[in-house]
Amino acid sequence: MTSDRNGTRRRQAAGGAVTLSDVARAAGVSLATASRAINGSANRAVGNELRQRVLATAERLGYSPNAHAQAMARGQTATLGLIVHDIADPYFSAIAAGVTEAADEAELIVTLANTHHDAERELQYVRTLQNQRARAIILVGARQNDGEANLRLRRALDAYQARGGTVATVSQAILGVNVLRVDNERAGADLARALHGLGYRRFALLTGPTDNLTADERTRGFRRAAEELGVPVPGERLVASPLTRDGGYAAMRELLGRDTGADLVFAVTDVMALGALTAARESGTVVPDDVALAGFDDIATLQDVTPALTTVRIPLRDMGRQVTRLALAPAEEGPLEVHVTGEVVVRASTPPR
Amino acid sequence: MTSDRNGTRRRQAAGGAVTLSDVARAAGVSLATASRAINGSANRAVGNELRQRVLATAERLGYSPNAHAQAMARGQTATLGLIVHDIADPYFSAIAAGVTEAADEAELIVTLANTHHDAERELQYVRTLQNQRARAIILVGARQNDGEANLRLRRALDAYQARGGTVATVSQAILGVNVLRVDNERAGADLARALHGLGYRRFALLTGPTDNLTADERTRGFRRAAEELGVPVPGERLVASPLTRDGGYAAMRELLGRDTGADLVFAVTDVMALGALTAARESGTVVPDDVALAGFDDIATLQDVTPALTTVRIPLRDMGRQVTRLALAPAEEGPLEVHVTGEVVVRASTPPR
DNA sequence: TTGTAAGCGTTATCAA
DNA sequence: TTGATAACGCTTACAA
Repeated sequence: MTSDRNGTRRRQAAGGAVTLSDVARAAGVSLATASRAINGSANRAVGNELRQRVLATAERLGYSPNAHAQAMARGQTATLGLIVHDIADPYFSAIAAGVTEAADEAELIVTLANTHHDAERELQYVRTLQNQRARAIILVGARQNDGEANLRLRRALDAYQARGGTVATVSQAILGVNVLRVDNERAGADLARALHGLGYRRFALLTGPTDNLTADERTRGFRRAAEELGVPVPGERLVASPLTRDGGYAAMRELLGRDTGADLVFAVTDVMALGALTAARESGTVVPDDVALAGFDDIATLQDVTPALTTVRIPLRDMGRQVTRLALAPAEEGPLEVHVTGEVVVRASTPPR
Repeated sequence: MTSDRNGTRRRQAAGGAVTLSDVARAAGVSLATASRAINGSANRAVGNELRQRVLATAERLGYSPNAHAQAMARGQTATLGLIVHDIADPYFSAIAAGVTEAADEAELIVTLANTHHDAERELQYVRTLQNQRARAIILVGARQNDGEANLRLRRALDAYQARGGTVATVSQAILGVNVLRVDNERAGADLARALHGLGYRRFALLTGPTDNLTADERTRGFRRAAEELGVPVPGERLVASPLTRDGGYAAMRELLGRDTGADLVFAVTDVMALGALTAARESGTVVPDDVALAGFDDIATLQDVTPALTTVRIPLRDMGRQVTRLALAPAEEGPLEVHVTGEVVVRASTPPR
């Protein structure tokens, strides 16, 4: 009788959900006791008999705790926001798999958002996650070199963090945010040296978009090393394109059309390398006989491609787990930075020459 | 002064979020007015001057509406639950991409869960989504032929729907739930006929797990047609395995070891077919010269594999969009059922013979 | 161990 | 057009 004074019209919640009050009343206990029995939170109390009765009643009535009400009352949620560019891309889906695994272990629910490289959407998602009071946000994917957009994102993330949320990214360091940093530049250089060691001299690069920082780092590392080795990459052997399979395909066609005499093509992502491989095949260019090919990431699909592709392996799934750990780490004074180093894996697409 | 009577100790919400009350107070208007100004819901009111003032104040204070409070007050959420077996699998990630696209358009946020084929987890996720009061739940992935587990899931979904949620699945019909149904059996039969037409006679099947209904349908359709064509598939040419790349790999090795003289191998999913392809290659068996190979799904990665794989195409991404539409469809008296028909795509892995 | 009641931040109803 | 104020369903001091 207490909670529903003078039979006021209660907005008949669509579907008429059973509330904790209903359970308490039916079990003949107070709301507080019911809450404790069902939750048994920090300070466990509730005598065994009552607890059993409450639990049985809840079960019988089909009680389902309202997570929103709990979130309000507790002042915190069990939600983790995951923002990627495109979940259909094997690079992102592998990382996402790691994130969901780790989130599962931490009993967190994952909210997934795809930006499709749209900075505006990304910002929008951050705001939405902020509104959800998500406990942490994980941003996967290269920052674009767009000062204005980055600044706005940065501000949104700052606001989010000021409210007690934590943020972690897989990408370049955004000031003030935990980051899992792939050492793209160094790995790119390592790759160039390894290939040089195999006898390659006339490198070509499918660089991805010019304003993409990850692509840029890989490109830069590779070119720098090439230069140091005395085999600089001339401009005509650089082709930009979207960071997708089709982008790689188109870029490779372009490159082959230029007839630059390259003996090796480095595509800055495996997904692009796959497109490039097909482009080569379709144009009658044999990999690796006519031209060698290397990628970056070591995505799962590489396993079943011929020739097997040389690449730089980064542990995608595990990175998902690591970045989740980073996102859930207790707030330090400064942002955390964890490094991941890529490992060159030489396969059949780049035989000694 | 109203909301905070006699300076009671307010649980200093971690991070001290700005509430609508704060905005209202700072703007010198009532809570109700502030709410209306910021939301402009159904009955828009609020004079222009006040609205501007409120909006400006909200902006200035960095107000972020609490989605949980809104959910409580409104009695509904903007969440869509998506349950898949494994987001890293290109089949699921392609569908997930379609779902997130459609969800975006409907202004819904997507909560992602991976079951890894564990019925218990699946059930758990349904309950969690129920607790979140998710507006709809999408289940992607074959049901296993486990009566007990299915019954429990069914009950959980019934309870969810009784509370006003809607459910849609990509799989076999679970009684009482909207379903996007792939005509696996027919497509399997179509494939068998097409291959027979190309001259193949000694079929072998990598069937996937025996208790997986989707795999079973594809297998059954294929075998039935083969039988009708007078070329039944003997038991020794059937190999079961998990529905994964590694499962396909292992199954193919097993099959090759048996030396059954098969002229064509049908793997019930492309992912398995990819593993099988590599297994063949490693054992020195040339596809398609020594044995032909076909899969099912037409996942994106197939584009860049050699030889190009014959398969049954189903529009994965679009299926994601369709099942979302189904999940958001207004409740009918009976559950909806939409059919998707697969299309046989013959490629280089099964040349005429 | 159990109960009472004050929040949590909105929306929506009813008056003004 | 605006303002009070009662829900929404739960957790958690504080009392008993």
